[in-house]
Amino acid sequence: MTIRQVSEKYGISQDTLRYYEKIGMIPPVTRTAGGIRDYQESDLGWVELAICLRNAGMSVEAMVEYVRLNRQGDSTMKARLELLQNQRQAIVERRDRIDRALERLDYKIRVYEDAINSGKLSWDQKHGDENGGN
Amino acid sequence: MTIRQVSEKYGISQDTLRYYEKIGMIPPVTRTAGGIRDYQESDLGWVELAICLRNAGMSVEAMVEYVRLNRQGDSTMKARLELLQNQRQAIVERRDRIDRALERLDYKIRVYEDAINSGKLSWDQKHGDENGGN
DNA sequence: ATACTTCTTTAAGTCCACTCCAAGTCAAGA
DNA sequence: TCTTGACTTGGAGTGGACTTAAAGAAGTAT
Repeated sequence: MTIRQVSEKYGISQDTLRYYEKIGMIPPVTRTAGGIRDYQESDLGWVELAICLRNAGMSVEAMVEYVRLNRQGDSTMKARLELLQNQRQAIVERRDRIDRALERLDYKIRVYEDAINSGKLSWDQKHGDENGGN
Repeated sequence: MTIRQVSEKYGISQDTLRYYEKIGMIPPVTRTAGGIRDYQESDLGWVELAICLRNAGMSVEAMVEYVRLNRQGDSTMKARLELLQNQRQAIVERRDRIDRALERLDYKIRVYEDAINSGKLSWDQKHGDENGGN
């Protein structure tokens, strides 16, 4: 698979794919005799993993470290497990913060809907901010 | 409440608090006669809102727009509701991506744990811990 | 063979969200 | 009065993650 096809498949630019490889966020991609990238299934797996974890907010740095450990073989397995567990925790915390923001947002949205539906907005003046009245 | 106290209360730097105000992410903060910031409850409400929504990944730009609309009064209520609804959707999508990444991460973590527990490759770090499992 | 497209590389540029700095003001204490 | 320390401002600097540019080699179509 060419870089163009991979780019289209995952909706990520060719530049970004090359960049991910350059910085070691994915291992070196298989090349043709002429030196052109020819992504194999295993290469695609790494690309997918990178996109998935970046989407969740995992840092490039952590991905690079994971790939580095991975290429050093079985002896780094425990370190890799720990890395993944740490990242997992960070991601769960991020999701919790999102959930709290959603609660707040939903409350505000309800207040706005009520205000608009009930025709009038005597609401603006009096409500303090402690319940999200902004 | 001084900027220092607010900074400590929310774990956010004084610079960031001033920055948020400067770019309009929160409305102008109440000042003393001498021009020093003296955060009132309503100011704190805005700060909290800003932190909460930034935590969820909402852009500074969207917050600025919301604050701008808010200061224009009741006539912008519908626009504000729409803004919040759009942001809500974006945040829900972000959470969904996080959930997908978590699934993937959990799977990988299980695989590592199994590999390590089954004693397959623990030359490096010794585990006394062998269950015959799988 | 010629023209066109797609690929390669390194390096510089961009965008966002802060973060830090320099220079100055203000209020209280020795 | 002088010093200390917290505050003010505008503007420059930083870090992360891309993104674009420049220059050239290789594959494809006519």
